[in-house]
Amino acid sequence: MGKQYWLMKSEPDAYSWDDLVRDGSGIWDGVRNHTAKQNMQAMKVGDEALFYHSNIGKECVGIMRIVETAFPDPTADAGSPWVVVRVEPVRPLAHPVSLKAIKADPRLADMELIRQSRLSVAPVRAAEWQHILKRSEQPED
DNA sequence: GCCAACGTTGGC
DNA sequence: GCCAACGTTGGC
Repeated sequence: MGKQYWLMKSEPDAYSWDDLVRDGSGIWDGVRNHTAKQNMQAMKVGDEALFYHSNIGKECVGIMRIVETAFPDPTADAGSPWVVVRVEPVRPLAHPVSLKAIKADPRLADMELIRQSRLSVAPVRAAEWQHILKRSEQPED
């Protein structure tokens, strides 16, 4: 299987894109949902993910690369099933792509982000990925 | 095994 | 601040 694409949410007041850029790399910890966990376990080195700011901003702001596959979440109790992956920033989007714009775009409205709004780690189809990147080339409205 | 109650996420 | 969606817990 070739490269796969993902979307990962973080509340920017807890951990933002700028925090990840500052750190150079980070582990995606704190995920406590089984579907999200399974998605992280399916990630391969080289897969790419959108960094989405939930709650504040509600927009995709950057592209990350998976640099280490799933391993136990050090913030979880020993023996728990929770995992993390390690990510690195690739580049910021020239212009953020907002949830509003995604919902309004028929080519994006079927994204997992929309279909299952509470899922914090979700797959993104290749066509959706390409379309979001294209949209990020120019500002909204 | 069902389901009501409760907690959390996240958009509005 | 509210609420919809969804997950978890615990009584039965």
